[in-house]
Amino acid sequence: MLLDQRRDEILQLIERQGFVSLHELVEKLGASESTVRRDLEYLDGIGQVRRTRGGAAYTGEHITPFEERGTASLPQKQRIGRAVADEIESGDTVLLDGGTTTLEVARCLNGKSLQVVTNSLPIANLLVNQPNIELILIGGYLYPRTGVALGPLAAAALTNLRVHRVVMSCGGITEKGLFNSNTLLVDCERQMLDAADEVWVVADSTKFGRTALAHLCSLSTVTRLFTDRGLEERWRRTLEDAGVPVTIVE
Amino acid sequence: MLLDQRRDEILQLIERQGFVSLHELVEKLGASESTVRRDLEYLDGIGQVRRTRGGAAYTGEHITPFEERGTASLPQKQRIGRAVADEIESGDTVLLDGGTTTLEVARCLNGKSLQVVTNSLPIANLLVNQPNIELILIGGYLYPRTGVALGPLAAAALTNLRVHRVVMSCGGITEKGLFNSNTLLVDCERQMLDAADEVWVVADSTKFGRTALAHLCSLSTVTRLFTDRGLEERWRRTLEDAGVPVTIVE
DNA sequence: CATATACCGGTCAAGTTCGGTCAGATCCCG
DNA sequence: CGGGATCTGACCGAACTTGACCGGTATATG
Repeated sequence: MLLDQRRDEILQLIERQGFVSLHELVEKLGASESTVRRDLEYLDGIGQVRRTRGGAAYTGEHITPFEERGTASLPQKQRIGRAVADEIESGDTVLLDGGTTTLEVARCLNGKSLQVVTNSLPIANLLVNQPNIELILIGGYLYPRTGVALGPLAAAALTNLRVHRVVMSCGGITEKGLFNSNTLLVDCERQMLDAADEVWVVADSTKFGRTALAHLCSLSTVTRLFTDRGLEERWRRTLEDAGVPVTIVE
Repeated sequence: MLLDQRRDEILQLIERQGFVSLHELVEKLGASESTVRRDLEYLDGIGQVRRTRGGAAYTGEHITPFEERGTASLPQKQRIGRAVADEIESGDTVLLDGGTTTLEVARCLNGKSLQVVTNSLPIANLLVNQPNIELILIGGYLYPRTGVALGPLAAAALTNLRVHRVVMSCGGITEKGLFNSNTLLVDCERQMLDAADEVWVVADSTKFGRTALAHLCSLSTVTRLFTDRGLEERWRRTLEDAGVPVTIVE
């Protein structure tokens, strides 16, 4: 296994579980103790995990590195993306948050006449040459890997904009609302919420019941939510009680 | 197998899997290790993949193929880019204008520790995953084809920034100064000039004697100029008279 | 409190991977 | 057909990564 690949896997495990023991990592990764130790040392050095005796813990300060591309949730994301795009009509003004699901939304927008605002570099790359799409890019400090613009510059740019709807992604959802793992990101996303009349949330079913470091907003802020068939009944009812219209794709 | 075809296949594999090891590529493509290594080096250079030890990883999105190959004076631009990058030292704060020559500058910045500010999407793509480069993106209305951010949002973002030097490109130069073909672009570039202590201009020799719709600034604004050997003597003298130090590459 | 166990950081040799160089092959253009 | 540019595969020394080992230290246990 490649070095970076292994470290990404470590991050994912830690983000999912909050804590992993050294032995658990050795077993799951098939690497030696020394190697895992070195990886943790490195990841601790750049602030992505916090080392503890016998393992490592979550710090909350990292946006999930490029998602589990190979995993099963990609098809769901694609279907969600298609469903959201289908509901967006020509002439609309849409703000697209960063994230793999919103990227799938962007993929399905070709052909429509739209104003699109985004702080995501990958999305901007995708849409910059679409003839009928007027693209406004939110600038700021560019977060490596995920390529989203954050920080005061991004916040300032957003205060001058007003859009019809925002398509928002998140790291986790519970009855408390939406969560993301990075505080800078959440700050920026709050501005996005303020800038939009309607708040659409895209979240595949694996996001439910998961929290992360930073609370973004409560469910009452959400105008509409898109997810897949995997949504558990209890979460469907939670959303219903909160008055959030849910669209379940496929 | 053709070169472009092979590189395309590499991109597809990486996009599908997120990671590929070098050996995997060697096997699947039937090319030698050296060749694959060179391909990855190239693809990393233009920001389409991220090289890691033993293989390469997905960066997020793949840019629509550039027109760069077609441009006439590419070798000159590359040499100019290299020369400018060589003069930029670790720790600097640099503002990079959009344009093919400044893109060549960006290509040569790997390894340096810098703060880079840019309004160019291609340059941002190139630098977003450079570990030692802190990248600040200027947002705004994204101009198709060239992928530079313009307009009031860009101008507003620039008023809040201060950089050591700006590396500026232009469409034409005469004794009257610098020209560009787009008034929106020129408005934004004026802000860039204001935001920088030093103004470095990159312009291959074909730019001299050409004007364009919009006048950007006079020669006296320029702190330093980089061009290639093709510079005619009379222009060299014009620059000298205007007090602009000229660096002629190669 | 003494002892056993688990965990730590550092060192080392072996194995990989890297970047640069070189010569041959291929293509292009006059 | 010849000369130049480009691409390719092979090779090599250097740099990096890895797993094993070891002595020391923190934690658990009796």
